[in-house]
Amino acid sequence: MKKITLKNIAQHFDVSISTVSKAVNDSHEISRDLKKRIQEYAKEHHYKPNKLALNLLNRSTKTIGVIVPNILNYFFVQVLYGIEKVANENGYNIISCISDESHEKESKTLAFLDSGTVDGLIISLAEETQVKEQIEGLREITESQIPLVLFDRVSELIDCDKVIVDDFEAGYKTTKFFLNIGCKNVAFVSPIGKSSVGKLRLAGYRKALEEAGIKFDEKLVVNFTAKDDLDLLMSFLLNYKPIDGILGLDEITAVKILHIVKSRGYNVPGDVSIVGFTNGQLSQYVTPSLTMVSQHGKFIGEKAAELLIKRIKEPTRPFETKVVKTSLLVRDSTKKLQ
Amino acid sequence: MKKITLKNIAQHFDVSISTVSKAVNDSHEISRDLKKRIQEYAKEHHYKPNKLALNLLNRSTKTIGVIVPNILNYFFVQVLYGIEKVANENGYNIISCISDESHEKESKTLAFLDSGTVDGLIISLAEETQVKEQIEGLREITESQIPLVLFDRVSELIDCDKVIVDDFEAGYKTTKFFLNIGCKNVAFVSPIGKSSVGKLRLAGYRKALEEAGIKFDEKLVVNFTAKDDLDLLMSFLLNYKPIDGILGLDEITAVKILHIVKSRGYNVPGDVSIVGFTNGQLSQYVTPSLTMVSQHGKFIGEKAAELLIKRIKEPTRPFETKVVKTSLLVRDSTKKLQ
DNA sequence: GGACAATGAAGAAGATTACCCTAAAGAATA
DNA sequence: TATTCTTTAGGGTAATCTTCTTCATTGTCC
Repeated sequence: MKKITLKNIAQHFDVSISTVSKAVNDSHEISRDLKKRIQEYAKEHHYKPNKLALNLLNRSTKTIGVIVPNILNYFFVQVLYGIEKVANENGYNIISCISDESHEKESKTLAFLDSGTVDGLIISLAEETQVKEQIEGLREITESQIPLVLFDRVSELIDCDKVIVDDFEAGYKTTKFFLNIGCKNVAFVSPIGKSSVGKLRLAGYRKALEEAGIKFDEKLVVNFTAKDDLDLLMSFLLNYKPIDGILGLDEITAVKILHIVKSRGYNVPGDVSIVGFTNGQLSQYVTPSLTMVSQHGKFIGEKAAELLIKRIKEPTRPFETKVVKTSLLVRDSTKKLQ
Repeated sequence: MKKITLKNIAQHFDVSISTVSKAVNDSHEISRDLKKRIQEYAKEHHYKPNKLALNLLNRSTKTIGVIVPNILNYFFVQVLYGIEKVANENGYNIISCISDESHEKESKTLAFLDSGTVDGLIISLAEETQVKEQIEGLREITESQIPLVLFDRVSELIDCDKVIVDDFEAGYKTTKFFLNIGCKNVAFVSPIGKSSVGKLRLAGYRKALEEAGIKFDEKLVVNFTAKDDLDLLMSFLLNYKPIDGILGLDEITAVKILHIVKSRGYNVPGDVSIVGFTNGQLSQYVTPSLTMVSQHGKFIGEKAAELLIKRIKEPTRPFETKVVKTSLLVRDSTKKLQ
């Protein structure tokens, strides 16, 4: 059974297309008898108005585009989940795209989603984009007045609604926590050293150290990428000084650090306390369970979707930046407060 | 800057719309001079052909719809990743929807994606749908000739391309593995007792026991849902018989079992061996690391997308069912072979 | 002649394209 | 050389995709 259109039905009843259109939409303008016959025929043949035509007519698709850098990262999955929830409640669907941290792929996706495909966009920037500040694509989006919400990895150079994590404070609070439980040499291990998020957390870390009168030591900051051998870098770190606290900037990093530290014979949290970012399933089930900074991914997703939908409805409202506070979930990988 | 259309440009140059269309598409029919002027003007004003209009014209959207039951499950994220990869390589985008295991939500989504929004669909059924065999929605899809690929949780009642995991054999092989390492009382713990996947694995489990001359004991099969208290159920199980092997049907279940068993003082794998399904990050990093049945999620996603794209190109080819073999990753939660 | 019911025509959304028209240049013929 | 024919460059017309909506147009009845 092929797709059936108004035209087909019109031909079958030898009436005009507009009559059929009115009939299926139950307009009072059409006689009851004809209406009934048309509706029955339409139902029998599974008639459904063609969405593409309606989209064109209404200049709206009821879908929103989402671009995230990495879908295998639990944080982004949580955000996606939150977005989907709110979008769904409001009758929107989501087109989800993965930039794989590549600016090129991000740009291509942006070009695809531009020009009518979606009613709005929710994006967290690829690291490459953030580092090199290659934001022409985004600029075009905002200039075309396409509703846009940035979250987590945002850019100062773009004026739009944003949902960000309180990364500076998170770095600050967490470092103070380390100091409070008695740590003296706290290392900072980051797979996202170049992104705004990583930099802000580092700034918070420095501030906390300064306030405590501890000199910032660059050698305690370990930036690495997927290509680097974390094992080796950690080995240098542990040999450099008697490290007693390590902050890992995402979940998998924290878990890997835990493994490496344990395998070198250190006791966690006896010798070394460890804190990670992103509260996923991993951190709960490793031994010892990890103390984590929760960014409330699902909540961020919900807020981003809410902001976007508000803007779609009301395009001229002033831009808003929502800051979502992190919270520290203390578990067993950190020394207890005395 | 508002959106600009061919019409606007045509008015500006006082030529016809088709002339502009040809000019921006660099047709030889247009004089070099006029073409240049139009192209420059178009570029200046960020002209982009409206995708909605093109979609309507071409009756194709270059997007495929994906419906998965649960996005917080690592297996489905992996599949999604695989689908996205192949789709992207072929110029397709994906609309991803989450059914949350609810038939109602799945149906709504199906209705939305029907009627032109997508060029094809990749679906893993909600448990509810599978159990009650409520497949009218799917039937409409296939009757409308919309290309459809089912994966993992499929239905026998629907004729279409499928990618399935060799669940029966996986259940069988794994159970034999337990017996080989010397386990006598192997329990079977399933959060998806009602789905085809769960049933097939159970059938494989039974067959392996039968072949070994061991009587199947229903009490060793624990089906539970999100509402149940797994802790309690495990407690009954462990008190019932001296259990020395447990098979958990997904990753998080296996990890939870490990925790419960350890917390009750059993040694893993000394007293109890544990095997789980889905090779995600969790199972690698818990202690001891878990022996897992890998379903090759990303691979499944890639195959599903490939099948779908093939069918879009060639709608009349015969339906195909791809069976993806699982593999057992032996780690530290199972006794070593003598 | 006016009121009303039932239907149709036309235009709009935005783009592509097969086909048609015009003028001028070049070729062919007497 | 003059006339006719053919070609082609350059552009326009209109159909097409599908639906909805506004504004006629018909016919009937009082």
